[in-house]
Amino acid sequence: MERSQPYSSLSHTARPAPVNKLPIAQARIPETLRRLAYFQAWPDESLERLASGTRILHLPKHSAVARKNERLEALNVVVSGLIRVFIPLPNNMERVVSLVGPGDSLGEACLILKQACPYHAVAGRDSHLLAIDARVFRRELSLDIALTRQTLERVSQRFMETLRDTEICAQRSSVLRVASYLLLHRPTSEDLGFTFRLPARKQDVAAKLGLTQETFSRVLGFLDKQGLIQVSAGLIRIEDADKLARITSMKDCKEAGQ
Amino acid sequence: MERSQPYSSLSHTARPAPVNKLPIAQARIPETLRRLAYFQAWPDESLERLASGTRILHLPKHSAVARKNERLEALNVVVSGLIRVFIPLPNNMERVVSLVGPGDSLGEACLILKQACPYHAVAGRDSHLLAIDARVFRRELSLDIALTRQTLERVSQRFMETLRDTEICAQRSSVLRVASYLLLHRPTSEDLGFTFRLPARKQDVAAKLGLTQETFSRVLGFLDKQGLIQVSAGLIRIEDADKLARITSMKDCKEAGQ
DNA sequence: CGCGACTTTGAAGTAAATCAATGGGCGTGG
DNA sequence: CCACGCCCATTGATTTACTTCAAAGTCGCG
Repeated sequence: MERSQPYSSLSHTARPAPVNKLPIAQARIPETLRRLAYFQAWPDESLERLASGTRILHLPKHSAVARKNERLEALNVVVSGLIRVFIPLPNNMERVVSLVGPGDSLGEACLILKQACPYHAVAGRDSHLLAIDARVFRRELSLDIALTRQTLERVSQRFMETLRDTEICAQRSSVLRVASYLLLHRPTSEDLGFTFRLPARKQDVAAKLGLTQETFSRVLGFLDKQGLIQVSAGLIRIEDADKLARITSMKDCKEAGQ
Repeated sequence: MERSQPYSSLSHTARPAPVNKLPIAQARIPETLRRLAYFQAWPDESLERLASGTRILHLPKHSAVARKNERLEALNVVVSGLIRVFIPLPNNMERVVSLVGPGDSLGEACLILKQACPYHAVAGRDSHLLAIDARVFRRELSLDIALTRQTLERVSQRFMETLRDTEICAQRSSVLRVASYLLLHRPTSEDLGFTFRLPARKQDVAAKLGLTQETFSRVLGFLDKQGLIQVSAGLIRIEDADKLARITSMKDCKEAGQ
């Protein structure tokens, strides 16, 4: 069911791809690296060495990127698609830790500490990844302080995001959790209204908030009925962020409207 | 109620200290720095420059170290005592994020990203801290790749710990949460039995597990009655870690024993 | 059109939060 | 040395919000 085997590194291999997909050839790795924001700070010589230790992974939906308790052997940078990073729970449920999209990366902390992976990671849809060999990555880091520095910033960023998630999940009411989550995506504190797209299936967003899909659906419905948000498929419109924020401080908001 | 003012940086200020405390004089900062494991990797010249930007904080219990949404102006390294790092919740409850003890530190990620602090931090008991000025810290980082590297490792470590906490709090049963927490402290997978001391008040440990003190108390009592652990004050003895681990995979363990 | 994946809705059960009161340990002071 | 007060932990009774189980409904796609 799960195919984690990447394509052969020989780019001329006549591997039939779905017609509407453009497979990125191995030869185009240097170019792809250079294009990604992730590598903007990296000097050209570094990128060349990096490219030689990099493979393109073309992962169909549901294929595994990393398995819990196993060593990660590469840094993964998402070119396209979506990777769901999660911790498995009893009742075969999941706690989603992060949803990694294009331009984002996966695994720095693991690689640096040479520790086993604390999470599973699977493709949430067909995805392209760059897999940079761990040793090559570590070697480049040791050569250039700017890269170490950038990685430090990146891991710090992930850490801060995780703290924000912790804060959200610590809210004891589901309405509070969802409201906090929505408000987290407010562009600036000046914007009263804004629209944003759920980064994944509602099921996975729910799992990120520590809720079941059912509860998430109900809360979304509730907020909608209250006129605080409008939900259409994966698109959510917040008209008045301050008003939504207000329920954050309310004790009980169950039947306030009716 | 909360005094966050540190002592004057002039060590000769005749500030009366509790008789049973040895105030660490400002003059002894270089020595103290050298002694801490945290600074083992730092070259001597770095430590000297660091020392000049470092203050000793002698914090009475309950005094604030950092406030949520405010800028951190120093890296804090705990010499003695205990700092409780937490996120405030409605119902004036807290979600404890970490309990920082001697040798541990606080704030690297914030300082590096120059972002506002995402948590409160207060002394859980009378504590000594070294407060290293943010600018001095950043400057030393920029000068030496080894320090950047070490900080990267440190932040990565904190990140991994936070993921482990996330995993624990994601467990939907309180018994599972507590059991997971206890088993996290197993020295090696060979050790069947081991003893360990709760790092803080039960109240705070509970808050770290996302539980109320009442629930935590009940679960501890339950596990004790099952003969899986023995609790005496802050000391917990686990006789058979495997047996305790077994309930992790059990569906329902409510009244299994009686 | 019909199938599969995902979501919504409903009804019932349950575990943990909450409220409230008691109990124990420890330091301080009589 | 005992008495008092404070802080922390425990225990019990009640409530409530979330999960769970089950089924129907929507959407996109071959």
